[in-house]
Amino acid sequence: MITELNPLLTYPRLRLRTPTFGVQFKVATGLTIRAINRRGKFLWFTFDSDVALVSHLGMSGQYKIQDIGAADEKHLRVRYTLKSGRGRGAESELRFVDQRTFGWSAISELHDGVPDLVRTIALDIFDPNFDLEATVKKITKKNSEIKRVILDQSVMSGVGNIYADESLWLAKIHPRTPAQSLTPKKIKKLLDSIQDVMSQALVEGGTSFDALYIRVNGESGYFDRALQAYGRENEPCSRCKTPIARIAFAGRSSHFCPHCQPVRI
DNA sequence: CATAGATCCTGTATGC
DNA sequence: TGCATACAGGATCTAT
Repeated sequence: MITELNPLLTYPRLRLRTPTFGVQFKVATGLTIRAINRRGKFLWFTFDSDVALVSHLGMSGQYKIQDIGAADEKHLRVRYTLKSGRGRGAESELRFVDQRTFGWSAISELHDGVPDLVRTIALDIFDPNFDLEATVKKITKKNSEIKRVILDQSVMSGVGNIYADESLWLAKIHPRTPAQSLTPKKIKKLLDSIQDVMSQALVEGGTSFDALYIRVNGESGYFDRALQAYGRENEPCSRCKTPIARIAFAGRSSHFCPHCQPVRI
């Protein structure tokens, strides 16, 4: 049970997302957490209430359970006091820590079990209700390049820049290929690759491309050792030895093998 | 409506 | 050595 919430009001990004931040969070005070849900990179806590506590980790956000009175993390953003159902006092703290401050939290109304803030986010590929055929159809209708499309969280959620590059490499598709030029079969291959890449990344504990991106226990994820394209500019492709190329694209870096992933329009 | 670019931020790496 | 600049990332906002 959350018995007390002490949001740090000096965090402008949280205020940006929720102008009435302090007032909003009092809504959740004293509520019992019933479930923690996820869709793509969004997560939310549900209670016996018609609102949810929604959060996004951004790039560097973490939720940590700490003992009461443990030293504050340098980038502590929100502190929640937790109490078990039958306990008398506060037993621990739930803390939202975020260095890059792209993460956020907010109270959002639930409709049909989905918070308003998550309504525009498509299901992710691991969702039991993920509709493969519908997603393929959606992708073929996009008048944009394939990498932009798979990063579009309203088409399918959960894929970020690193796993987009890795999946495109695995499926042998150039990131700038027009989505409309891909056959349904090829798109299915790409979705399969996304599932493979992300499953493996989960096993390895994610990607720690520098010391800032670590797991809550302080350890690095090991998936960076399995990366085939991302961050490997000028290094040989493991399939054909052609140097991996990097292009600036959609405000991001895209890494790909010019030989295995030819441009075809 | 659909799409593309700018934008928020901070720690790290690079260049002069 | 110190300083300035570039860069990384996700999703929203704004412009077209």
